[in-house]
Amino acid sequence: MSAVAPVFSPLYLQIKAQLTRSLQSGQWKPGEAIPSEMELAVLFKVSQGTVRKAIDELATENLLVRRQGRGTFVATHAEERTQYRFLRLTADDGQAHRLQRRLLDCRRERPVAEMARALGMKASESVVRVRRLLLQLDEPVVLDHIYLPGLMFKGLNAELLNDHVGPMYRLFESEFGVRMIRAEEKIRAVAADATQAQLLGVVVGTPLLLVERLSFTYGDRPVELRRGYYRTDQYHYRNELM
Amino acid sequence: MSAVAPVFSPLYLQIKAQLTRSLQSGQWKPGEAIPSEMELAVLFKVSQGTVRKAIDELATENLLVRRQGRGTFVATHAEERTQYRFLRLTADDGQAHRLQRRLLDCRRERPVAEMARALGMKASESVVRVRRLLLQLDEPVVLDHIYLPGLMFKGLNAELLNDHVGPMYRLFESEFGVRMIRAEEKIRAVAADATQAQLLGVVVGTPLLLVERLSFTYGDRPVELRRGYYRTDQYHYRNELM
DNA sequence: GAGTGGTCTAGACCACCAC
DNA sequence: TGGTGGTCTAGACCACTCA
Repeated sequence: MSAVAPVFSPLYLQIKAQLTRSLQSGQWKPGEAIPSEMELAVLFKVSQGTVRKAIDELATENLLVRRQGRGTFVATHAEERTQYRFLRLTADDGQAHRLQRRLLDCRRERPVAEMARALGMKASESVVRVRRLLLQLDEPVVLDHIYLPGLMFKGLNAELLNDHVGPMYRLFESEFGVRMIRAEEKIRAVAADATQAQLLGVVVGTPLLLVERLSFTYGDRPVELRRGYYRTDQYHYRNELM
Repeated sequence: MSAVAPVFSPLYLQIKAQLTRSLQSGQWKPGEAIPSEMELAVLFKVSQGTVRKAIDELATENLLVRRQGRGTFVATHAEERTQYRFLRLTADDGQAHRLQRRLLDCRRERPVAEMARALGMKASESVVRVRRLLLQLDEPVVLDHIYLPGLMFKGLNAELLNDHVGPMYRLFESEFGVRMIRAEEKIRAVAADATQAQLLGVVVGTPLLLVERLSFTYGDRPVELRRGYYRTDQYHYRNELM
């Protein structure tokens, strides 16, 4: 009789969506604790187990971090543990050296159509283009070209980037309120051109990994396009298939 | 007073371990249903919820597949859904064509020390080496070198490989009782040598992705080493970072 | 309709952490 | 010692599948 098919959505998914909205709105900031499971249960008028299931999923998606005995916290790129969470490059000998960062330049430019589309920008909006090197023991390993929507990253410049210590995603989080949640990468093998070869200290034509990364913030909104050229003579991109 | 620190292990993890042993021993075969949650709860003398949590984890690890209303089944590579689960290569235009397989050769040889170690073999045991191409629309895309422990894959030969339809991992499952659970990949950019160039239809020196995959079966036992040379002129390796 | 997995509850107790 | 997340239980009802 009923004309409308009822959309079945479990309670815990509705609560998960509500929690996601709170994160997205900035009600709870990266690093802060969210209310306890019991408090949320009372607030949403459900049992603790239902809240728990919602939080469980957000924790496996790396939006929240649970700490037994202390509480549940909004995930952040500021912690040692989660630094370089998105960088899959590893030394062949397994050693985990610290990476140095060297800024090359930072400027604003017109986006090409394809990039504007990928980032969900109007063609009239400018993009910030950052170029930088990652080095290990003073040897260049990665050349990054980073593209960001100009309006969202108003005020981003070379000075800010140089003064900041720690990963770039931490700067984005603290200065611009943009937190990277997940990313998609497309990987290809390419030959180094003259510029890339010079910056990475290899001969022209050397095979490089080209890693094109599109990063998303809350609500699956794309906010960064990054082209990384990786040397793989003493390093490799590691991946786990499950 | 007690001299021994008690090792705390939640019930559901003990049950998960027990279920894993049953899978490993072949008590339940790929594609078959395992007992229902209630039956297992009675068997292990715990509540249904505890069994559920153990099965939940095995399902997220792709060892089991839950189907509402039907039961819980042992995962298999035989299904359409899970074919090429480990192949991350995608056409740039997003089209999902069917891949053709072309066997090049299959022979037994002495493993080099490094390979014997990776596969956990004695140096005296031989390895089976399979070379094959993957093609899309008659154009070569991937050149695979596949190395398998000789004793585990006794009887594997070119005829068997040629007669078999479907993915290789399905053959391994049905003929040799070896099911691939997960894999680790190391990815590099290399220049095509003469042989690779000829087989893949590119000029010598063309940058190729070298994807070195180590696959594991139950109990984290390595059982396959695979070196794949991927063309990435019209394809890319896709990855999701979370 | 019988049987399966999926959701939800209410309450108990345990492990861990900070004060 | 009190509060947090982590485990476990027993039971209810819902959604889905298949005979």
